[in-house]
Amino acid sequence: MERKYEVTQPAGGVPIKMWTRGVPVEDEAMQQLANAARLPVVFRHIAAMPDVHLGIGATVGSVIPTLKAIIPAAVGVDIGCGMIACKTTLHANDLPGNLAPLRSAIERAVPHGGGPRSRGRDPGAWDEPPDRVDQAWGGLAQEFEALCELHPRLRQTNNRKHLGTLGSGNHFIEVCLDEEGFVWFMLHSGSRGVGNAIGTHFIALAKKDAEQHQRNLPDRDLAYFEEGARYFGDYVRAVGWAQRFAARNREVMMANLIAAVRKAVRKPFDTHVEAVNCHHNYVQQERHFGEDVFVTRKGAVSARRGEMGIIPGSMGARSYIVRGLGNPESFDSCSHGAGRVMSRTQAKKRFTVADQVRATAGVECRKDAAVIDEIPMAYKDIDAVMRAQADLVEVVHTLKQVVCVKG
DNA sequence: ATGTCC
Repeated sequence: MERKYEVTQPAGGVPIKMWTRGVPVEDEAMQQLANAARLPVVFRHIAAMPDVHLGIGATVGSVIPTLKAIIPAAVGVDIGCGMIACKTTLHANDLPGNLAPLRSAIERAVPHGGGPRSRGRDPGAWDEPPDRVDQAWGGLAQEFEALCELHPRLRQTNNRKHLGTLGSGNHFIEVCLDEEGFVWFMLHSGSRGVGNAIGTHFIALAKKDAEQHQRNLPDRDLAYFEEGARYFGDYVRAVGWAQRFAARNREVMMANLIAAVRKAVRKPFDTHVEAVNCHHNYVQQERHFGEDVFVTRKGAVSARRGEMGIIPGSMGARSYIVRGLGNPESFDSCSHGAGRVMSRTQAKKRFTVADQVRATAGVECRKDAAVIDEIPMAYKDIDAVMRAQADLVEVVHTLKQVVCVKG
């Protein structure tokens, strides 16, 4: 296949390989990529996915490999954020004509949302976690206690009561139909408050460490721990734990969601084993070009040859179940979505509730003023995004949502 | 995205 990426090389930095043919890239995002490319710990090159856009410290939609070092702010605070999807034996015509009760059943089964507590109750957490949650927490508790002994402030987080809960912002649950009319469940969530606390804590420590070493950084948010530094090992452990919490969180929600749909839909059904559970905001050790490196995917998905992944479109747009092509130049990665073309504030200014009603026709979901920032027109064209990464992934299934629950 | 001693 022809080469699909373009290369730019900032002065004093490694090359940036960009899979962005035919999609817009902001100047600020280019500047941010150049900052990361100038770090002395970056390995070989940086890969920018077609959904690349401005983030904090590092651009969302980028893959940053580092040698004997790790950048906590590049991973960010939503550690382990990602997607899970599961195909079922249900068909479109097995679903009820009115999907509103199905949406309510899902909303009752999975705590979601947040913001101001109503009557002292947090709708985004369990009052008392059900057995399935406590079993899952059992597999995480011991390592978490060990982390708390090293970093006692982590003990103050809401952890056990947040396992199996969705969160807010762009976290969502969907019931979708694939190209053959089969029903899928899909959801987007991360490591909730505890992952946020881990991220925040170590980002602050990395900044302090950079000040003590008087490192000359292109951006303070690109502070890194070098292997052997005081908190390097603690961060590797903590970020790994938060990623496991996030993956477990998605599994628990999927199980509770399936149980809720079984009660709401009369026809019995099975779920396929081919469930996909992938992070798109994480760091892990991998081998590339003959070296052991830390690969940070900030808004990017692992796409090794044959590996399954999920690329969700926005509310009202299609989503894709993909299979990786294992392109080494992308460090075996692909995009994590469509990517925004305007900020949430801009979207709320530009579009109306009527626009949102039109854009989400046929989807059982909220359509009020509070969700206008998720309108499909605030995102890049997902078809252009998929074309730009045709050498990174192939499409296996195309999903269109019929129910969407927003966090 | 999160949880509120900003």
